Parts: sequence; C-alpha cells; structure tokens
Amino acid sequence: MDKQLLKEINQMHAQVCSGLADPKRIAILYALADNPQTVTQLAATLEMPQPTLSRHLKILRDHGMVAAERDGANVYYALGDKRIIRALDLLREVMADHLNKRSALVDAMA
Amino acid sequence: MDKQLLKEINQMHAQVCSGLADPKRIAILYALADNPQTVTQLAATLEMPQPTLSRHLKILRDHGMVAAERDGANVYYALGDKRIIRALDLLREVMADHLNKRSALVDAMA
DNA sequence: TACACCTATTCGCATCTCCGAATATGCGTA
DNA sequence: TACGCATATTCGGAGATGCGAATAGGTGTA
Repeated sequence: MDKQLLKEINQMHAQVCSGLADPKRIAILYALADNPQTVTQLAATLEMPQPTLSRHLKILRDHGMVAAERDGANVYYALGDKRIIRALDLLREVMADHLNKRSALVDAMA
Repeated sequence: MDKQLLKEINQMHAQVCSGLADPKRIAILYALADNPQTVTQLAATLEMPQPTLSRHLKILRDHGMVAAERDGANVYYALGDKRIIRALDLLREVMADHLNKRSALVDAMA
C-alpha cells in the first residue's frame, strides 16, 4: 500500500481512538448502549452538566459513534454502531488481564 | 455497581484508549502484529527516530499492549494481546462505514 | 577497562484537550 | 411576538501530550 495513504489512514484511526480516550465519553457510550436517551436524561443518569454532555456528544457524533435524532425540542442520542461497544469490551478484557498480571507480580514480590 | 468504582474503571479504560490514540502507536502495533521486531528494526520499518520509538513503546508497554524481551543488547518487542488488533480492526470498520456515509452525503448534496 | 552498538530517558517547547461559566441557538406554545 | 425549556457553542485557563535534540544506561567484545 502507498506509504503516505497508510499514514493518513493511521491518522484517522488515531482520531477515532482519541474519540474514546475520555472516561466521560466511555460512560456516555455504555449508557447509550443500554438505551437511547436525550441530553437531559443523560445529564441526570451520568450526573454531568448539560454543556459538558453536549460537547462530548458532538465529538462522538463527528466520529459516527452516536446518532442524533431530533424530536421536537428534544434530541435523542443512540449508539451509532454496536461494534464500538464490542471494541471497548475487548479493550476492557485486555486491561483486566494486564491488571491481574501486575497484581500477581506485586504479590510475588511481597 | 458502586458509582465511584465505575468511574475509576472508566478512567482506566480511557487511559487504555488514549494509548491507542496516536497514529505512530497504531503503526507500531500493526507492525508488531505482523512479526516481533527489535527497536532498530522498527525504526527502519516505520522510518521513525529511535528515541521516538522507545518513548511510544514505553507507553504501549505500560498498558500491556506490547511485550518486551531482551536478547543480549537487543530488545524484541511483540504484540502483547491479539485482542488489541481485533479491537483496532473493529474501529477501522466503523471508521470506514462512517466515511462512506459522509461521502455519500456529499455526493447527494452535489 | 575501553569501545561500539542498542535502547531508554530527560529537557524545553509547541500543541492539544478538558473543564466551568456564560452565552447563544432551536423548538413549541401561548 | 414573547416566553420557557432543551440543546449547542464560545472563552480563558490548567493540565496533558508529542516532538527533536541531547544525553544516559545497558550489553557484548576485545
């Protein structure tokens, strides 16, 4: 593959990943995986200020991770793609294994 | 689940994702998925300065994404967990679909 | 020990991201 | 139009991150 094109793809890929690189956005994605909600509902569920949510939702929207649908004055947000949750779950597994290895090491040293 | 604990898990999860949020680190992970390599080999393959690689490799190591094994003066790096590539591939699919949707929209507007 | 090679770390700087607070925009109803 | 509610955006500052350049540390060999 063309080297320059590959770099651009990796650049886009990194931007997608940085879309996930925030604890609040992860919480938002898992909350929306459970069921679609409006901004206000999310604000109540996740105990975040509404502007904070709108800002994070815009980032997620720009990456196609959530879908927004207006219904009157409300906007319902939903998970844009279930594969995102699958990817997050995979990373969670890796994380858990890594933590187990670390704590096993700490135990062995004690 | 305890609300505070959930926040801490999401915090860790976000750190794992931010480990992926760099085009060079993505290139490193895919390169190592093909076959284990030393730092110098990676520097040649990916055309990066050696200190840059060492810095990124440390970040990946700290998250358990790559494994390092010393052999004499060389250090061989390998992908720490295949699930990372699976997660990255999933995100790449989502990214590709999102781009297709966007370009279809642009076409429709033209 | 001295030297060469491989790998890791530090430093200074530019850039980015997040947040709270305030403000702006959009929508429905009277 | 005026008002209230839902959502989105902007602004300034604090903290994090990436880079190049220089340097330090680790390992094998003579």
